[in-house]
Amino acid sequence: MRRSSEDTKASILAAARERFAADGYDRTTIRAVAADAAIDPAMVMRYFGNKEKLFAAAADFDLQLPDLADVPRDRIGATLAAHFAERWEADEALMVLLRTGVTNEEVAGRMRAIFAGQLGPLAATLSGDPATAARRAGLVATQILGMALCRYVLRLPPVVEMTREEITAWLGPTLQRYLLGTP
Amino acid sequence: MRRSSEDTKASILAAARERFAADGYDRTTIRAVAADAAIDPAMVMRYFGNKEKLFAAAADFDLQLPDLADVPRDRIGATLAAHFAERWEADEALMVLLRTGVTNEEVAGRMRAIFAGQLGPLAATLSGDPATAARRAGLVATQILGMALCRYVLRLPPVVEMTREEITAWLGPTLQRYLLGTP
DNA sequence: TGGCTATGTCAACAGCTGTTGGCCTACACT
DNA sequence: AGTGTAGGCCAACAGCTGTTGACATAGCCA
Repeated sequence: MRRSSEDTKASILAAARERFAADGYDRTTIRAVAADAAIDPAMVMRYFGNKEKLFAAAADFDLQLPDLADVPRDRIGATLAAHFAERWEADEALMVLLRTGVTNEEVAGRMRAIFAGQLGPLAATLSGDPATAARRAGLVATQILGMALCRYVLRLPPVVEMTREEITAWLGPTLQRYLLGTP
Repeated sequence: MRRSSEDTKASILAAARERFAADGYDRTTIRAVAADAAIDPAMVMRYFGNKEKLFAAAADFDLQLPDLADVPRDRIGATLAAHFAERWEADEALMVLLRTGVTNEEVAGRMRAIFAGQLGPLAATLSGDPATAARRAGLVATQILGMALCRYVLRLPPVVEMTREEITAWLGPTLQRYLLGTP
């Protein structure tokens, strides 16, 4: 019984996500992905065309921002912090983006689009001031991505040891001020 | 008139720093560094042994934290924020570390050592509480590195457009709270 | 049963990489 | 002038990479 085309494609994609997340774009080889998926490298090419397209398929990503309409205004920072503390660990997509966006300009562009497109509108809605909304979103991004970088990529011990509750407690007020407060 | 050994070594090192900062470890080739330094690749090997040692020589780094003894206690966050806003642009060493530490475990280890060794003691001195000092230093690192990541590597437009004064104004209170405040 | 197609394998390619050893040459010293 | 040496170049190596095209086989349809 042979695997169906879709099954193979899915297992290649799963292997690719793991490799890209763990090793970044350059160190990830088609041969390694194929070996992980127990398949010939040529299959990867047949199904995804080339390495770039494989990466594009593996790096599909959504911040999955929660609906903040019902959240009390003074709890928004904490809610967001808690959301991201979970979101980072939900799947490997963010790790893929972070590891590759640092050395790959195209991926960096994708991250710009994600944060501008998803965080920007949120900041605009919340602050009510379109002029500063983009900057507020950018500041949130610096703290969110900085935490992800230190905790999951660089693995700074004191940051790794924090619980999700502690992260929420410390970053909540920061995000709150960036979104709704003043310097 | 031939160049002296030291001159050549220095120009190789300068070229290496630029390449590592711009392209990261993997994409930086000995051949490219050699071409930038207008020298044969074999010279790079002769002077630095191998690629890893060349990198080690290029990535020598110091946070150059300012002396905070004379700074009013409530101005410490702002002083630090201002220091880093300048420090990031002073040379390429941080960019080298950031671009490579993300995919190279050894470099990640070096960054852990830098932040634990330089930021840790500072937090311990300031907060006076050794138990939470490491965590406070870690939190500072998340915000500092997150800003560097978004501004210089990912180049998120709203973050790039901020002036150093604006960065100081927004990040100052964050660092102040991480170092001396409570969640 | 015969054949067609989807699924998969194999071997090879051209290019780039880090690295090496042999060779050259300008200069300083005797 | 002769010679040793430091500084530099060249050509080649072995290994890995993305990618390709020819070939094999299992299962479905006529």
